[in-house]
Amino acid sequence: MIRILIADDHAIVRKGLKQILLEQYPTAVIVEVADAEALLLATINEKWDVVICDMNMPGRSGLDALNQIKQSSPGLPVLIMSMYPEDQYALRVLKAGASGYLGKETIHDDIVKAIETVMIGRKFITPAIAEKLADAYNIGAKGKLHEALSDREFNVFKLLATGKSVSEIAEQLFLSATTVSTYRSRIMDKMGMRTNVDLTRYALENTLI
Amino acid sequence: MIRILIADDHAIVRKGLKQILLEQYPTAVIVEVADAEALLLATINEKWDVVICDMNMPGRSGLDALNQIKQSSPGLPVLIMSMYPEDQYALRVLKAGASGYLGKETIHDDIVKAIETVMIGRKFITPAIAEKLADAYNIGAKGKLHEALSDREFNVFKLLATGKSVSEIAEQLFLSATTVSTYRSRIMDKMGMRTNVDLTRYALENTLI
DNA sequence: TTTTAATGTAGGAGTAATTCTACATTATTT
DNA sequence: AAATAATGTAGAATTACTCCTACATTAAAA
Repeated sequence: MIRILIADDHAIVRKGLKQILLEQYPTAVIVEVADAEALLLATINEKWDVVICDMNMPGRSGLDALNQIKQSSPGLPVLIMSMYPEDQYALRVLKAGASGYLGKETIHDDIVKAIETVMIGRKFITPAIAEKLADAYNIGAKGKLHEALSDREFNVFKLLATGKSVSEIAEQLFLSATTVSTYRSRIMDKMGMRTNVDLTRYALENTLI
Repeated sequence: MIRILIADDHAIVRKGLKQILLEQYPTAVIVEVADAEALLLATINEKWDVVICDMNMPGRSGLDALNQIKQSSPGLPVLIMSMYPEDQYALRVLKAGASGYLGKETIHDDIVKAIETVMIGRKFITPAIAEKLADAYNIGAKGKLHEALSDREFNVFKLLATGKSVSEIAEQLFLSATTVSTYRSRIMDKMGMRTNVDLTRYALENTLI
């Protein structure tokens, strides 16, 4: 009998998900929790086959919860779902030890397959994420994302993250604008990001600025 | 027999909501649509007691849809729900003619009461929103910075703040890039800001995104 | 110690974004 | 009701930015 734990702060999402799961696994034991605290407690005190956890919960985020679960129950498969299709999250999430990442568009279609996959100890990777992964592979495996940056790049990264434009930075560092633009490309490449806003969020989250 | 129309792009949310509604109204006719176009068609071609519509649908937003519904079917009660607790939406939404606004936290608890209320032609206002309304009434213009923005501007503001480029936004909203750029200028002007990163930080601090 | 990869640096060509201007429509004020 | 301001929309011209390419110089790997 499959035991599934669902963590999401929206009752509505929990219900919908449970409904989908019960259609597939009529005999499954499906328990819902609404926040990260309850989730951690449940993973510590009870035994589960798989945890399905939303990224965006109030207080501790899904990522935090994931990290803690991986410490206390390293073998427990955790699927992270997110209302956002921002697959850049996917990499963070997988790096943090999740068994899969489900974007909002695909939850409905992928969830069953995802569960089958992670229950046999494998990771559930969509093609889109696989590509991301491949790209990030040559840089990815070590510490924090920004640690792959060179000094110059990190410098430019911080200036970009605080809202300086390419040409302002060029002026400030006595460089050509195209040079700065090149650094920017390399930064984006290394960090797997696309826009300056991504940099800002990252920098804010990691208190780099 | 109650006829309820649900519009939301996430199948999971539609399922959850339908489930909740069927528990309360076992005989109700509940139809789901997944996007704004289908929603408009359904409101034009069929008769409903109440429409429950998500704000954040791809393409035309819930607000747009609401405006159009109010033109073609002025008397039809529309409840707007949003995954975000951004109650500043509530004011816009009510001004646009919605019968109620359901924040993510309260959907589950309020939906039934909300339906009862709007079906007798009254508006469903939660205490939190009532307070917002009161505030907006006497203080008016000198509230938060972003409240000076028009609907369109606010929309673009959020897209910019989440890292969308001008041309991406133009494409998404079916506008010329210069138009979006104009909105951007006006936003910067009204909010006294200079860069997109300023917008992002503001939006993050005020949990608008 | 070669060979390979990473870094710091730009130019040219092509895109994207901004600015300034303009002009209908609505809203607001007077 | 008339006058004024705000809003939604874009074009032309200018400016900023990106992408691709390139090339010394260093650092790392074989």
